[in-house]
Amino acid sequence: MEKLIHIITKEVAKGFTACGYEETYGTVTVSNRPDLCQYQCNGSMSAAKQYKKAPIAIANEVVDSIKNNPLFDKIEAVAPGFININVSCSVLTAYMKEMADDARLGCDLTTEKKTIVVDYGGANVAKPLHVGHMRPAVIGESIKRIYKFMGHEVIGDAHLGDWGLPMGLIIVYLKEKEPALPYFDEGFQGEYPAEAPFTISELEMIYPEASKRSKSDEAFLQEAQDAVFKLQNGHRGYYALWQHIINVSVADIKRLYDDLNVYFELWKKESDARPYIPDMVQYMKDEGYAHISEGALVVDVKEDTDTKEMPPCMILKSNGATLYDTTDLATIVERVKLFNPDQIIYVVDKRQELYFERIFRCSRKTKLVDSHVELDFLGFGTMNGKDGKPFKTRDGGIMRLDDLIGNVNEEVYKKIMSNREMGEEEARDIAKKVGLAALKYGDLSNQATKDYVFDVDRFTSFEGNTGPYILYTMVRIKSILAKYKEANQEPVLNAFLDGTGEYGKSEIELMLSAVRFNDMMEHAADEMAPHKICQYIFDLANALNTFYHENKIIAEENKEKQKEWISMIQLVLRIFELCIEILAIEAPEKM
RNA sequence: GCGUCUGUAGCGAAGUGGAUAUCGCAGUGGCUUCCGAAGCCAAAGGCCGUAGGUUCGAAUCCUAUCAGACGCACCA
Repeated sequence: MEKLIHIITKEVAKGFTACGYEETYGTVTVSNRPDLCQYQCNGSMSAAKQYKKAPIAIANEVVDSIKNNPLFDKIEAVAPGFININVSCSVLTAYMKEMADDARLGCDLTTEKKTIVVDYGGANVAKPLHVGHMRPAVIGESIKRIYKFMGHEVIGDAHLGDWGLPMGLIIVYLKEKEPALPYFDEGFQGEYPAEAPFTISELEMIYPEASKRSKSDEAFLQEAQDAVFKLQNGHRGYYALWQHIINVSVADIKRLYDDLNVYFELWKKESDARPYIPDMVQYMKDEGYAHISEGALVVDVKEDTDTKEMPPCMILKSNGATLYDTTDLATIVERVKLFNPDQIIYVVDKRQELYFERIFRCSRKTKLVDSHVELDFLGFGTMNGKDGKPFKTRDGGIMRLDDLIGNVNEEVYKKIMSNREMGEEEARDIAKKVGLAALKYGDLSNQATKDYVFDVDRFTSFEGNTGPYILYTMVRIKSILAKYKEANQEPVLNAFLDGTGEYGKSEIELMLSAVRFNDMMEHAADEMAPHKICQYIFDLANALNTFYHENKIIAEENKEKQKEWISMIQLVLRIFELCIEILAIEAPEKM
């Protein structure tokens, strides 16, 4: 469905061409002075120079040539050269009717369907998810859903960290505690137990202890590194144990992501890319991309235009071992082989930007990816505590994600119980949805790249620009629709009028807000900016609430008008539902 | 040292070269016989870090500068 702003632009551009000016000057934007008009065109002022005419003269000419178009309720030239535009209500109601008839609410599918891999996991096996994992999960899930909605084939990959020293530390630690386990019996030939020798909570205890130990105990560290080497080279017992670590851990990680409404299509792990490494390294050597520098195998990624230092991409350490760069490059090889993506988006802490720049350059230079493949780094800011330093709990530890979610839900539960009469079970269920909305909206409404102060009080606030405010607005609409249906015993209709009647200010504002939906979605997708969706639904909620106060829908006596209002708020509700679905937030029936 | 990001009201944030810079929180003053007050309305609060430049026009583009955060090959 063509965007309303384009329809208006097209008509204004006709005016410009009719008067002998370039079409491009006809671009119309949403007004930044809503007190003066709904839409504006600033083209006359840009055109003034080229045509050596006063901007206001151009604006007047253009307005004169198109002012009889029924699209406009008002179109006028204003000093120094603005063209101010109000559209007719009949255009708005017709547009809303068309939106309401479309399952996608007027938002076209992309014409260039791409396959996109979104990498937004970053969880590590054997370590609990903590607050730092929230941002990539929440932002990534929403980016994924935006692209899916636009019609792309999108694959979200959890990309778990399941390799490296932590695994060695755990194995060695277990060996010391429970040496009798068959995994450590070098002569063991039988089947290893199907059951893991530890629970998730035990596993979570083991890693921090083992990690601490390795910092003071040289021999322990050495043994762990040795274990990694053995694991890498197919030690049967260690491999079986490692599988247990992954299985126990992944089950728990999945449960937590579920709580966040975050779902991955793909649960790939770093280790899955390892089989691709030998061939990749050989290829880079054979093709002459890689060379030895200071004992390590590297690929230069410097470019002449660089003004900053650009260290090479390291493929193999001087001791011949692989490192993060190697697995990330191999992961690209793997993704190309499995999915042949047109775009890979990394939702990662922004501190890794330079690192990924090097990885991207390296994979282009060595032709691991086709030149048409887009590699995007979507860096997000650090989550800080109130002191401005990376977030810590009161005792200096890192807050677990499930504790955080639990705290938020508890706060929300208390508020529900103090404001409403409700059974405990129902209140708990609602608190879960509202709490998640508070948490996610609080995160998503900020621009992703910025650092971010984590403040539970602000997140659980129900007032102003918050998730609960959005949900509250939706619940209000649902409540009216239910009342209407009850009183009229008929389904709620798509019954927009022809727009020739009287329309109040708040009513027009609501319509203007609603018809912006498809334009907004496209911008959010182009800019990978979920916060634009948040901003939009906040505006929409404000418009709805103002409208709500000025018009008594249920008490309205003009039945035709009432039907139109019901149609209107129903459409608005559908817009909300679509938007929060994309943000991966759920709305309760009441709250 | 080189580089990246961020400086917008007491606090948190939007802002695609256009008019009087936009929201929210906190604070101030109103609004419940009426569809959910988790709401609505109003007033107050600003040298958009600073200084130059480009432009008819700059929070936005360029240069310099200050402040904060972060990054710069064998960690992930």
